[in-house]
Amino acid sequence: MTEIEPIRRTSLHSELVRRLKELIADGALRPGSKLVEKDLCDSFGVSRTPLREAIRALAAEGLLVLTPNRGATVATVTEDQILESFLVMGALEGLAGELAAPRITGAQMAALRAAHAAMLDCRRAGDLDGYYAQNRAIHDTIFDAAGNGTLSETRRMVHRRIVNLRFIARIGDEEWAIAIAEHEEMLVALEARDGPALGAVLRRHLESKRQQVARWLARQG
Amino acid sequence: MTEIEPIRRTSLHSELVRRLKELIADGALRPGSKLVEKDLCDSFGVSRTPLREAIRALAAEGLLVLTPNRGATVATVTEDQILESFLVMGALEGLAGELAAPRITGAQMAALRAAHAAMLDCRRAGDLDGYYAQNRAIHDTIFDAAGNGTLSETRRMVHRRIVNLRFIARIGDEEWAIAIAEHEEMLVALEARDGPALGAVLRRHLESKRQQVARWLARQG
DNA sequence: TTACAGAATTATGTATACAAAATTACGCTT
DNA sequence: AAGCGTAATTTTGTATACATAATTCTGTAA
Repeated sequence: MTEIEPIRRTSLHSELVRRLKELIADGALRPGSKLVEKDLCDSFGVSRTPLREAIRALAAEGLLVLTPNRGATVATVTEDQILESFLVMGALEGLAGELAAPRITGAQMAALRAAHAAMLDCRRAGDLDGYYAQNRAIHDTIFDAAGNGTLSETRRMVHRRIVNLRFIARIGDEEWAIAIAEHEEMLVALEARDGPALGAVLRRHLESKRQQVARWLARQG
Repeated sequence: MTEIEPIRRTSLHSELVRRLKELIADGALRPGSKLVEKDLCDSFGVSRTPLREAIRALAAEGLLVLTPNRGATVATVTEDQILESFLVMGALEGLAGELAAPRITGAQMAALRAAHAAMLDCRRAGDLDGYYAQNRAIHDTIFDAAGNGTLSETRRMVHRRIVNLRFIARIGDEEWAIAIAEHEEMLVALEARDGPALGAVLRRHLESKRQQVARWLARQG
């Protein structure tokens, strides 16, 4: 029996949204750089119509900035906006913690412990990418456990502004130790199913990250 | 000297975004209703190209939902999403309060007191629209005073989901009394420049609103 | 009458064509 | 050579045309 071909029910413009997001996330399209429609059409092999729809969608999401009659540029994020975002993330993660602690399932708890262990391995191995991935998995799981889709979606919007920091951030030994200690506090609060405690730990965790980033930014101007 | 004509530097699609947002906010386009491109083109007097760009932008913002090959519908908000949104709003307003209290200016404080007084007048006059406007002004001022643009923007996104409740919500006497008492607590915390206190009041304020809405929704199913 | 198959119509998705604004190139003047 | 104004080119904005999927209509059979 021949395998069923994966019919493409997706439209060109939504596919373009996906691809452009990747290019921006990977840094292939740098913040501030201009998007020339013709060039992108040629490289993607599509006409301007779906490309422009994709550009408008990304602009509405805040990833691009439109200037009338002058096209789109990749949105830039100022240092102030980064620090602002950490404050907002603190409030969101705090709420996530409060909601997650009484609701987390055994499977989610196990996933969290596994991710934490994997994160420690990554640290020992000096695997920075792996560390970020595991860290991300931990926080994702907490938001999943919170069971509030609006919260998760809101977090995604804000998180996008700070995720690119991974390109420039170097984590010092003591900073790493702090982060791991805070993560272990999270596990304790989760096991105790203590929502307020987990919320407090997460708020503190985000605040210490914010201060780390503030120091990095101050150091390199 | 003839007055300078206001040149329209705005594009059709961004204008369409504005108009469509209005139609959705006013309830002229009901949640769940389908947007037929040709009909909208005829009524706006534009071609499909800019209209579709506007539709894609609104979909990216979450106001519309796209179904492949089947067009756009106005996003529906479930009761769960409304209650979720109040939880997120609580976290955001709490942070706004913490930041605003130490930073608020004299002018902003005066505006707050004026809006509060006007809100009381609206209550006495039974002016529900005025009440909502003043209430909105109070919370806007607090977010302005917080001085965190990311926070304000995040709040706007979440607020959109619950703003349409004003169409269905009837405020009982005791609910009104609670809201006013909480607003007066806010003014006290602001005068004391006590961030944590203002944050706590705002979190409590949003939580009591959430519970009110939960009761309304439960009552009318 | 109801159910269903297939044609006709309508709506959406994409490409192309045309208009207007912005950018670049070029030549002129100083 | 530098500055500036104008023409040529490029790029964006909008309209139209064509292709394909979805819906509606219609006629036939049970």
